[in-house]
Amino acid sequence: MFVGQYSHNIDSKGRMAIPAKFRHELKKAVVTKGLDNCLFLYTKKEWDKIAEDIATRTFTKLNNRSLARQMLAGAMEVETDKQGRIIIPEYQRKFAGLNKNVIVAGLYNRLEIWDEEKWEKNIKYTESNANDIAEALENVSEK
Amino acid sequence: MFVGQYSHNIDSKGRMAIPAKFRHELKKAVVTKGLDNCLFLYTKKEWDKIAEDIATRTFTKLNNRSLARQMLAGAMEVETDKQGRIIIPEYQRKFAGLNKNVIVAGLYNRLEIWDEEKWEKNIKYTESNANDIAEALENVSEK
DNA sequence: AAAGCTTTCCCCACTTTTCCCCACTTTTAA
DNA sequence: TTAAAAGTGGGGAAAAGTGGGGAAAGCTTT
Repeated sequence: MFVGQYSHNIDSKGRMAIPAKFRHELKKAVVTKGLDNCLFLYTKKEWDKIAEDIATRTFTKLNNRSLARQMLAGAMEVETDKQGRIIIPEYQRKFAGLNKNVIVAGLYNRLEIWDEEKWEKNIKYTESNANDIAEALENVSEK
Repeated sequence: MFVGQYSHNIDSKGRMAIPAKFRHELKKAVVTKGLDNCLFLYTKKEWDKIAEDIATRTFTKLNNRSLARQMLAGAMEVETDKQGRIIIPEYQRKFAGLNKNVIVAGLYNRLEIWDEEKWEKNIKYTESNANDIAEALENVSEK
């Protein structure tokens, strides 16, 4: 399971190193458009569950089609090269506003890939509002 | 299974390259008029299931008849040439408003072929309400 | 039935992108 | 302080994508 945060670079060819700690689990992975303008990266196995669920909904409903276009067409299967890097396709970099400096964050069953600036802002916001946010949460520990 | 999106061109002869990743599954395929003004492309095998499903709906409902006319009568079997391209017939290009720049999107059991501009608009609209995604992800993890 | 025209298909050639490999720098660990 | 591992960058070969010429096939017209 993934925790922690790492500061990495995307090079001119769209390549980004996976933190060495996570590589053995991520030889095959899937990157998708996530929430809050970042990318989600799942293990192939984890993602198959999500994809299966979305793909088996009927295409006769517009909501289902939109969801599928976002999550399935928005995804990309990736493999690490010999140096432990993946290639993030142009359309995903654009979506997440990724430049050179990115943050790779572990969120247990997924990694998140953020533009560094966006990450800073988001973190600052969260830190300054932590109490309010916590207050609004449901009881985490009581489950 | 098909995932991801690709930006390709249709040339003056109506030819369009199938993304290399998908070719081995698509030597024989079926293209048909889809929903939201794009084309659907299925493997022959998958198409048989879809066609069966559409054909066996009662024809006493207008909606069913309409769908059948669009998707069954609108279909065309295609094969890839040596360069991995298919020919998209004129009536389908017209239906989907395809010009030179098209998006080929993988949606698990089908590809969608979009005019690039239409795709951009559609995606932007969908991205603006991410609620569906959040909800979908939530439901998956609870299973 | 032949000639003329269009359409389809096969092949080749060029350009762009991707992928593989090596090498250098920085960080971590012994 | 040295060695190993992690991260980064780039060159070159291979693959993918694109465009067009010309033969073959199919129609139409005379």
